[in-house]
Amino acid sequence: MPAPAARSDATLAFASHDHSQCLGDAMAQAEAISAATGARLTPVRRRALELLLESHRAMGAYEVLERLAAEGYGKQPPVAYRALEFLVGLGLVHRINRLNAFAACTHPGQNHTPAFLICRLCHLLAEAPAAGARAALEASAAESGFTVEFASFEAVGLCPGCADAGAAGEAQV
Amino acid sequence: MPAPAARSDATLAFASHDHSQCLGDAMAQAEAISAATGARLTPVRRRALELLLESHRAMGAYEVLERLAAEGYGKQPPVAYRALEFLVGLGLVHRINRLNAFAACTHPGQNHTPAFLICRLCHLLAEAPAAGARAALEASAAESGFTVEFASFEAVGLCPGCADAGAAGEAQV
DNA sequence: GAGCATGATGTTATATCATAACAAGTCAAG
DNA sequence: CTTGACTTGTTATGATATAACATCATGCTC
Repeated sequence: MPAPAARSDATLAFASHDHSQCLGDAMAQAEAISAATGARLTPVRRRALELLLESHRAMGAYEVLERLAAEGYGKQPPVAYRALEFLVGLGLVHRINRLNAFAACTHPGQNHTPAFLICRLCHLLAEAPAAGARAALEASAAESGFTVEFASFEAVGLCPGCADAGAAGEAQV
Repeated sequence: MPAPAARSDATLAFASHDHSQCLGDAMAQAEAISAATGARLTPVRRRALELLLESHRAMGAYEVLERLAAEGYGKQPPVAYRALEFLVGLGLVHRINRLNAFAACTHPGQNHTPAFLICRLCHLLAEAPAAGARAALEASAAESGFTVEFASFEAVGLCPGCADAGAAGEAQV
């Protein structure tokens, strides 16, 4: 059988896992976080989050909008942008600047500085711990007197699956 | 007297320096790199680079376009985007994803993994060495089998000048 | 130096991403 | 059952980016 879902924490995205559990866990966390902060996880917002959780990929706001609209929600951009903004505010979704897109957080609530790993072939996206990178960045910045308040780490490369597949056909590229 | 221009290398952006020399040096490097690679640093391209070098800030493509147009170059977006693309290709300019904007590289040619430090108040932008952060990121990514090919590091915070100025008025925020 | 290939510049048109401003509906608190 | 805060929806517009094509410059070959 495939590896069970709980694989420490990070980057289970690339590993085979029980995705329905992965999704369920994330939704449960989302509920908990919403409840704890008094924020209202309304149907559009909840659905937007579910859409993002359905794949370990980043989705553009208009892609989210399209799907929401297909399910009877509003058809105009602010519908998607507002839901996403709300989710980002709660830390349930991250914005991936490089892609102008959004991805569900795979371990919300945990106090984390995530680095995003984007596979350039299959477009899977995972979060890796970036505490080390953050520390290094802060140290480097401090040398010129700069105080880091927010840092983003985005990497493009190959996920394990695509690296394996590519090893054979490498010459073709 | 103010500190002379050569301040090791990185993040001289925040320090007072002889900017005309800073600019001249960068243009000389750009010439050298272009010549070495056989690339043609044509007037539009050269001018676009100069515009970016005039300040240690990131500029949007349309802002660059506006200035180029004012000087008699083409008035349509591709004019700016193509010049910028060329300069990015040569490593003379960096794209700052977080800002959807472009900034001149302050030390082109050197094999560097830069981190961008963006002051949220004065919008100055500096490059700090990010070799350490990159190593940390690669190590973290490797744990899930991901191979990093390209990484970007973007930090928002306060430059030394704004941090000093802000220390007094902090309570107002 | 005529002809040709390559690449640069410029255009029009369109795609893609994002937000401002306003109207109407929801809902809990008092 | 009203008020106030918030949510959802709309229209309209702004900001960023690229595709596709015409023209012109540059440099190479003969």
